[in-house]
Amino acid sequence: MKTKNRPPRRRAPVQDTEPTPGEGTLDGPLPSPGPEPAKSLRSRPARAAAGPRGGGDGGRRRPGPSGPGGRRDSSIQRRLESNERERQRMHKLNNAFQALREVIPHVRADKKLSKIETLTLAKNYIKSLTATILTMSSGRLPGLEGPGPKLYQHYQQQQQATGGALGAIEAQPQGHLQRYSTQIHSFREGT
DNA sequence: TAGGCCATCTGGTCCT
DNA sequence: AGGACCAGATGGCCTA
Repeated sequence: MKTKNRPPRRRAPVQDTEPTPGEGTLDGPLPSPGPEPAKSLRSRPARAAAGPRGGGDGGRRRPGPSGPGGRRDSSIQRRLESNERERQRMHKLNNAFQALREVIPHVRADKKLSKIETLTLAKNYIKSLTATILTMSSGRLPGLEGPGPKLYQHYQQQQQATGGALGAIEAQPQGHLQRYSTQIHSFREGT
C-alpha cells in the first residue's frame, strides 16, 4: 500500500458550468453544519436532473440528455435535501474512521491511514488484544466467576465460524502480535 | 501518466 | 411517506 500524506482533501471549486438560477444544479448553497467546512468546493456539476429514473442499468446515475431543466422544483428540492443528508452521513462515517485511527497504535503517525488500512489494522489489533486477554486470564474474563475455558472455546469457535482459519496456535497472543506487528510495518514500508 | 484514494451525486431498497 | 443505508458512477487530487 502506498503511503499517503496529504492534507484533508478539499476539492477545488470548479465552476465548469455556471448554475443557472432557477435551473439549479443540485448543488445549492450548502449550510454544512458539520465539522467539515462547507463544501463550497463541490466540484461536480450537479446532475440533479439526471433523466427520469428507471431505465435498466440498476438505476444508477444516468445523466439525461435533458439536463437539470427536466425536474420539478419539488423533486429538485428533495434531491438537494437527500444529498445533504448523505453528505452528513458520510461525514459521520469519516469521523468514526478518524476516531478509530486515533486508537489504533501504528507506526505511521505521520501518515494518515487509509480506510482499508484502518479497518484491517483494527481487526488485527482486536484479535491480538483478545488473544492477550485470553492468555492472561487463562480463559476467564477478569472478575468473572464461572468456567473459564468456555470463553476460550467460544473464541475458537468464532475463529472457525468466521473463517479466520486461526487455529489454536494463533490464539496465542504472540501469534497475533506477530501478525499485527508485521502488518503495521508492511504498511509503513508501503508494501 | 497510471493507479490509488477519496468526496460527492444519485437512484434503488430497506426500515421505521 | 420519509429517512437511512447501500453501491455504482464520476471526477479531482496525489504519488510513484
